[in-house]
Amino acid sequence: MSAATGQDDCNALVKPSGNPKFGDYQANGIMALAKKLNTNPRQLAQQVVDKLDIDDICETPEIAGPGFINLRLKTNFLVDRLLEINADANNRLAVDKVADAQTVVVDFSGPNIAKQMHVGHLRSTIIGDSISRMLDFLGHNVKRQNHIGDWGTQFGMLIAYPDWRIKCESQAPEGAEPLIDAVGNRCIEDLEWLYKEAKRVFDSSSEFADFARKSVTQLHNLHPATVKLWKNIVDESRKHYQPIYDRLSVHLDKSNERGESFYADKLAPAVDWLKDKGLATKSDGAMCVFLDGFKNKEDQPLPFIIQKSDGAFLYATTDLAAMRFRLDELGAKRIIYVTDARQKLHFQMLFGTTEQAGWKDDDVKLQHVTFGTVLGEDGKPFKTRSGENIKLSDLLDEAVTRAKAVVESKNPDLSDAEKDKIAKAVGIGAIKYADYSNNRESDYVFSFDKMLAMEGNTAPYMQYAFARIKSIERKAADKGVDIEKDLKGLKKLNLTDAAELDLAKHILRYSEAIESAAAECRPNYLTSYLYELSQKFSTFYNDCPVLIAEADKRPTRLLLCKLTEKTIAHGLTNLLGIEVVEKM
RNA sequence: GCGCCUGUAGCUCAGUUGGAUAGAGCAACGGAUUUCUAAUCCGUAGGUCGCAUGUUCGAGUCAUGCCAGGCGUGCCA
Repeated sequence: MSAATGQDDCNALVKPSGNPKFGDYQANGIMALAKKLNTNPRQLAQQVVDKLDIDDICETPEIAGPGFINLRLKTNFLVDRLLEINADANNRLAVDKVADAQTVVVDFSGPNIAKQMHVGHLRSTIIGDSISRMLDFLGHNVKRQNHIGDWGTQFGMLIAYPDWRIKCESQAPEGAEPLIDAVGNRCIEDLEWLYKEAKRVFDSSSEFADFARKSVTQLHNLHPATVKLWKNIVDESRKHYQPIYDRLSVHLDKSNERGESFYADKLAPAVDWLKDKGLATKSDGAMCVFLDGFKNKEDQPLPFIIQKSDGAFLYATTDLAAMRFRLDELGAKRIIYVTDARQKLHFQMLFGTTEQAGWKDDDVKLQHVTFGTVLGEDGKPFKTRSGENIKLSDLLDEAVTRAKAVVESKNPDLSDAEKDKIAKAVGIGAIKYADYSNNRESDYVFSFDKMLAMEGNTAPYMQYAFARIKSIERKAADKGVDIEKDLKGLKKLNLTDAAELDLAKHILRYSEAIESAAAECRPNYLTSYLYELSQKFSTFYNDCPVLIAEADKRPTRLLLCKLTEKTIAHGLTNLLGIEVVEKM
């Protein structure tokens, strides 16, 4: 376009065609440029087409409608690309690494110590994981940060409660057990019980509330006995959430933990820095940063509170300290926060303060990746009947149990071990996929029935496509087919059937899916791609027999199977952390 | 009050810096299995893209106003 017009600022806007009759790709950019140059778009399109040198890729471009340029890929081009992927020892599936690799911090999951992970943690945990996986695959230097809640106000009451109970032992209810010695050996359910008890008392007794606050101070001053108790509780909690990460195939472990406690000694310096700069001022006793454009109900400036009137720090402080650490120590060029949409205002203020403070260079991108709420069938936030949060472990258990029942009915002859493996992959995959496949910004209704229906756009549909390919591979030997031999060093293909061409073209579009999903942190772009791939494969599978195909057709079809298999496996397992299975 | 998000087929949802006749799945209806897994495939039907005005060659997409729901809005995270 530049060559045809002499303009350097033009964008061809080449996109996949909305309708197959317009070819494979269409250039939408001509009309806008023609308008800018005040010229006839169809004539301009012709001029651009005359300058185009893409004979090796496409058939002769067609000009259509008001000035679209329609492009149809040459079969030879498709063949060359497929063979290239087949020969690629690195298994990149035609996805290039980015030229400008960046250090990207991804902050996600963030469970609270001493509380079981519940359905509210699901989205941050798995969306963050998938974003990390995609960016990593594209060649970025990804630093996963699990900002666990281990140091806040609520943590004080947890530590304080046993002591306080002993003080008040005379008022203790009948049968209450002494807690202080036992806490270190508690399992997560007891810790959670302890947490709830402490919270209840905290809310009803100002005396205990004061006591709990002192306890936080003791912890923050690194009082040895208090710290010891704290460590026990943190370790105990990790024993709970690590297995959940493992079950979800989420790549988080102790090495990614940088909880609130990690920033403990960086809080005061951050506040001091802002005070010294004159950005932070006292208002109603609290240390606040006031930013332009933020108003409260009374149309007064809305504060970003960085230190409470009692001198204690809060989550804004921790986030500011973490921000500096990530920028200065981790060298982040992009920081992605994966939290629910309700925290939007907080992050706007955090980013604004960071901006004002001059902590970040202009080329550093701060991004709040939000998501909606998981709802129950009643359209309200997903809770148990008694109003409690639904535990993630219970949710996973139920999904696996339900999936097991389906496996039993569909495929009763498999061994128990196989059934369990499939149930695990299908059940947990279904939960994750249902989440990923929604636009993350919408709320969605959690429904086991829908996600495990195994029809339509669900994980099992893709797992099934994968299993069918594996089945073909298992049967090959019986039919006298040596797949290795057919595919190794394959030099030419025989691509003719509509289903073959359709599938081939889609396989080659994997990189488009990953790049758009990663650019906008939208895993649903990837799930859509994988679903379409599986659909096209199923059509192909129906129309085009593989093992009994003519000798000149068979390698082509085997290759399409192999590449579909690799792409599904890569997309599901490597990028979404959903297992595939050989049989189902 | 102000701010943000959401509103697309009966239901659940896609829809990529504005592109051609708005797409899937479920549910409904009709068909396909002597052939590699029918957890599949093919087809039919189903729409005032919340409402209105505007911007333009072109609007589900952008702007403005309105309606409905959700969330947020000074010491929780």
